[in-house]
Amino acid sequence: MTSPPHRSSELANADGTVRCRALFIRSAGRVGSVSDPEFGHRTETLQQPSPEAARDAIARGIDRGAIVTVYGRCTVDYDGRATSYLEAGDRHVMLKPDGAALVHTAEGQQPVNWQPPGCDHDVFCEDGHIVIESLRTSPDEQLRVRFQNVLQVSAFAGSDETELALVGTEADLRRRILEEPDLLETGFMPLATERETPAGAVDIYGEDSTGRAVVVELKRRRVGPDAVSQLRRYVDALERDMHADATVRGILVAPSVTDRANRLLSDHGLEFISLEPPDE
Amino acid sequence: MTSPPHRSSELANADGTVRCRALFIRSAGRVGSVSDPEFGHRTETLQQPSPEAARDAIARGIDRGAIVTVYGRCTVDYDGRATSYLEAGDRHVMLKPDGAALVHTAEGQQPVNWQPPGCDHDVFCEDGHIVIESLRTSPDEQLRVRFQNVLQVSAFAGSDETELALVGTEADLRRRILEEPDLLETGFMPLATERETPAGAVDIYGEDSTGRAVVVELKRRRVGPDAVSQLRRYVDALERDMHADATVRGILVAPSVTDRANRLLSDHGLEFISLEPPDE
DNA sequence: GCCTAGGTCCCGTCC
DNA sequence: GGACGGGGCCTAGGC
Repeated sequence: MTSPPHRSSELANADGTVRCRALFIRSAGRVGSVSDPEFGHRTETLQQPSPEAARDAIARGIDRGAIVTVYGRCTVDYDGRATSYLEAGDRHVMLKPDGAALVHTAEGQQPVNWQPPGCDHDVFCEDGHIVIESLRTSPDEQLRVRFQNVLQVSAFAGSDETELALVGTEADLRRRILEEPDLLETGFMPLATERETPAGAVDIYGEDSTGRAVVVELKRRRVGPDAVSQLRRYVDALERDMHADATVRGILVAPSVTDRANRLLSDHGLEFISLEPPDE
Repeated sequence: MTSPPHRSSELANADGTVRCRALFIRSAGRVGSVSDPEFGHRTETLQQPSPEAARDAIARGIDRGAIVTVYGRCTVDYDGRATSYLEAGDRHVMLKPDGAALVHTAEGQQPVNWQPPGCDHDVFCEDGHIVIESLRTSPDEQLRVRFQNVLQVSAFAGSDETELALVGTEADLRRRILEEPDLLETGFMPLATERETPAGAVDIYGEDSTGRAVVVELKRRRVGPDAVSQLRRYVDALERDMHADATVRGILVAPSVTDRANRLLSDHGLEFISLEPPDE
């Protein structure tokens, strides 16, 4: 990857930490830095920085593996799987050390623009304005944020070793049925999970009390037509794999179904059992 | 909604702006505030604030309709459609004025925890620690972030009047076909978009050069088995609605299909045409 | 409010 | 790398 010489990420790569800090102190904007006896500088923040000071702070934060945030008035260009443009407005940009980029407006849970993890972040000055570029390949995608004003730049270093403990997923529902198969129906015997068929992997494969093959499709929440079609594909594939006279039961397990899904179930001779994932 | 008297959102509601600013100046942490001749205070930032100062700054930011961000070491509890817990780690929390909440770690495009727009944010001190709660009803969901350390609090006020201009969506692909139906096949005549069937709305409904009914399902990207099943549901529903001898053609339009999807298409007598949304 | 389907979906998993 | 399906999916559009 080649960059013009004015791009600060190269400068920052060449700079040692000491000189970076010197640059930081010399910055024109009001600055703040929070140190910690154990971890050193954890956060660095500039307010109303000059473009050059902002560029250096952003590049330094990226190089240090920090979460970098930039708030200010900017335009956003995206080109990749689709193409988008966003006129100037005040937005919050976050660059993560794993290569993800997020552009948030004041509205919505979702970012208005983004880049998934794996991108290379680059920051430089162009015509006196800060430009942040996040690039990736396969697919080729480019996100470019051009700031008219940078009101604040922050870099947050920290540690986070833990993982989310989540309960109430489809896997929990499966566990519940495997531990107590009679919840599904008396005499049901699970034989395999994720059993492969030509149509894909079946959530639970088993037999009912009469020995008939049963395909179980699990959903953690109320389902619509798509889940019924999914179950149908598995049942069709398994019946095609067995002798001509064999029939396979298909059971959808979910808290509830929509009307249309219920009709589809009847049309295709599939069954429904109401079950939810456990609370804890 | 009732809150214990120590919750600062009530205090902040009762406080006038002047007294808020006084609190802000008196805060123990290093502070920064960027003003603008036109908009007044646009950003306010505290570093290493005391719990009380952080609480007041967060509550003030929420009340002002700002984007509020908090960085520090925290645990996260979620309870609603599922249940989750996250042990202590350094994370970036964003509260939006529309009621959305986001908890971001250093990894991933997705927040580790969140709350959709429409929530009520609340902040208070408990045992000397900052707690942020975002609540909503229907469904009942609660997000609780408890900070061990708050390294920085920021509030960003701004304006953003513009909307994203996005090209390359399914709607663009539809437009392309409606403008030049021969792209699909010579003589194809679109008659309706979003035509309702008992199975749902069909992307494009039309007739081929021989007068046969055609259902077109559009996808902006490479598709798998689900899109084929979707098309199949529409074709089935339309055939059921027509006289017994009528047959309906189903055409999937997408850049490409997977092998399994291709097999499904053949099995069900459906067709595929390779087309992409326009670049611009 | 529910239903239905799109999304630059993201994300993990398994091939 | 592609494929397939889950997700606390979110979000928009209808009804």
